[in-house]
Amino acid sequence: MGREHLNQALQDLGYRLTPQRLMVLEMIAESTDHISAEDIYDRVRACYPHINISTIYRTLELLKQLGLVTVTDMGDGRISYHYADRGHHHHLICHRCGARLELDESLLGPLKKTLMKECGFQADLRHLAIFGRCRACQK
Amino acid sequence: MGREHLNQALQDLGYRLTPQRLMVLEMIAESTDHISAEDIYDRVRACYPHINISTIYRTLELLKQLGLVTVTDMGDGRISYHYADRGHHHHLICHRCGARLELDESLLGPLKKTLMKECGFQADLRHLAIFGRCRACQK
DNA sequence: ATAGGTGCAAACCCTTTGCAGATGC
DNA sequence: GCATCTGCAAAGGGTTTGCACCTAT
Repeated sequence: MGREHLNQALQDLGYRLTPQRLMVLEMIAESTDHISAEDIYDRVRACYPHINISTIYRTLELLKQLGLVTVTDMGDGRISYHYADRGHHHHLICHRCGARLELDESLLGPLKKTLMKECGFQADLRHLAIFGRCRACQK
Repeated sequence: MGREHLNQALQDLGYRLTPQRLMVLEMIAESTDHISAEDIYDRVRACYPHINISTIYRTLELLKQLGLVTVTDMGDGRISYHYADRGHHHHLICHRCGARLELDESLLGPLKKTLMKECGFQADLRHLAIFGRCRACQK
C-alpha cells in the first residue's frame, strides 16, 4: 500500500520505475521505523547483490526532493529516512544507553503553538529528536 | 572571564595549559554563539598557523568529557560546540533560508515537564534545534 | 532512440587515530 | 624527567560526484 503509493507518485511525476528504485521504495514502505541509507543498502543487497550504494543515495535524494520521504538527523552520524505519509512521531533518545522511546505528536502541540505565537516560526515538528535520560538511566 | 573559568577548571583537574589549549579555550569563551571545530581551527590559525586540526578536536573532546562545553548537532553535517556556562538557549532553524533564531529556554519548560510526567524521560533541552520556516519564508 | 538511471571508482567532508617527537609541570 | 600533548599523516565513516555504459519508456 505504502509502496504502491510511492511507485505511483514517482511514475506520475515522469520518473522511471527501475528495479533498483522499486526495491528502495519497498524497503522504505515496509519499514515501520526510521531507516538509514546503509540499512536500505543492506536489505536490498540481500536479494539484489548488484546494487550500488550511490543508487540508494540518489534515490533517497530524489524522494526527499519530492517530499515523499522525510529526513531526520538522529545525531548518530548518519541520516535517517522515512516514508512521509506515516503518522508523525518523535524520538526520545537516551544519551546514556541509547534507548529510543517514541513520543506522541500530541505532546508537542502546545510547543508548536507557542513558537508560532512568540516567534512567528512555523515549526516542522514532524521528526524531532530529543536527547536526555530514560527512566532507567536516571539511576 | 569565561576564559579564565575554563583555564582554571582545566588546571584544577590536572590538565596542562598548553598554548594550543589556551587558544581554543579563548575562541570558545569569546564566541557568543555556537562554533564548529573548523571555525575554531580557522580562528586559531589566524594568529598561530602551526596549529593542527586534530588538536582542536582533541581539546574539544576533552572539554566535552569534562562538561565544560556542550555539543549540538545542528543537522548541517558538522557538530557545534559552545561554552557550557552560557545561558541555555535553543535554535529555530529555517529549512528554506537557513536563518537561525534564538529561542528562550522558558518556552520549553512546559514540554520538559510533560515529557517527565508522560514518559518518565528527563529531557536535556539545553540545546535543541528545531527546524521549520521563519516568518519571512512562510511567503 | 534517447533522456534518464546505473555501477564503479574516486573524491569529498568531517572526524579520529597511531606514532614519534616535543613540552608543561 | 616523564607523563602528557602535539603535529603529522593516514585512515575512517558517511555521503557525493564524474563518467561511460545501460535501460525504461
